[in-house]
Amino acid sequence: MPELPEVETIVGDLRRDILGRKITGVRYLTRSVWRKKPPRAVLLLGARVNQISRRGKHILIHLSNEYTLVFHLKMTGRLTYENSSDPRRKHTHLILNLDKGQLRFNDIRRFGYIDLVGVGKLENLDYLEALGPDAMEISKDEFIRLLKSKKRIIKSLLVDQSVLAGLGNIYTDEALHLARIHPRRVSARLSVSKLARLHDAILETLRKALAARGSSVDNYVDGRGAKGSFQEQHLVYGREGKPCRTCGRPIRRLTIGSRSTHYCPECQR
DNA sequence: GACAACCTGACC
DNA sequence: GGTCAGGTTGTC
Repeated sequence: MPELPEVETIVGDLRRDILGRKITGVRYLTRSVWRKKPPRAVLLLGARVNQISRRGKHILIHLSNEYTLVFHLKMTGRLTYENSSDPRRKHTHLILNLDKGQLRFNDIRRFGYIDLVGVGKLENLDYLEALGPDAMEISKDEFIRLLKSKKRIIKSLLVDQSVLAGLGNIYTDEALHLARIHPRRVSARLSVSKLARLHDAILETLRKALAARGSSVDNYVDGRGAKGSFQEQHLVYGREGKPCRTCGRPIRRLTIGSRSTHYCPECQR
């Protein structure tokens, strides 16, 4: 399930592989993955990839004709650069032929979506406008002010993209363990020093995950189809019953806001 | 502020 | 055959 480090890894890979490439053909294999109607092919054909960026968990591919392709991978989406001769996987929904190779969007569960956004429309796109500050870019002061202003269970708050963009279930659990904060604590009631520690923990977790090219716990792969390795370093996520790497007591799992939450009852208070 | 819905595959 | 996985939207 791609969160900020996975999306950032894919963006980096695509920058290496498709920057400057020209779209020479489009194949719409599943029309319903488009957020709106699939665009007329003429809006894509002949355009070159000018720039690739990330907003929260969204991947933006900026084209030379000033249109932008927006992808959200949700849980099982993959966006990969492949050779035209590579066998097509099941659940491939879009293939863009490039002057060299192909960009393919694949998504088993079809929760993800693709959007094509016209000139100047990017800035007032509802689902991008709704995003809070980026988890990687927010300053410590701004972070503390933000969390102090909300009276919510910290776990639920951190996965809320309208509050802070980029964290999902994995990195929220990981960062809370690193900061030694119990996932049920209420944001506004945390001390300034604890919130400062949480800000540090989020940055450190994301930085390490990025260095390991993301967590492949489910079916996440990078822009070239390779798995990440951060799952091997997880402190709590997916480690229920296993010993805490700090104190040795078993990691526990509970449900907060209908999502499974992993934590150490000894280390996190 | 909780929870069903969207989907498929893995697992029991 | 039933449950679970969880990002986001939509509904209450």
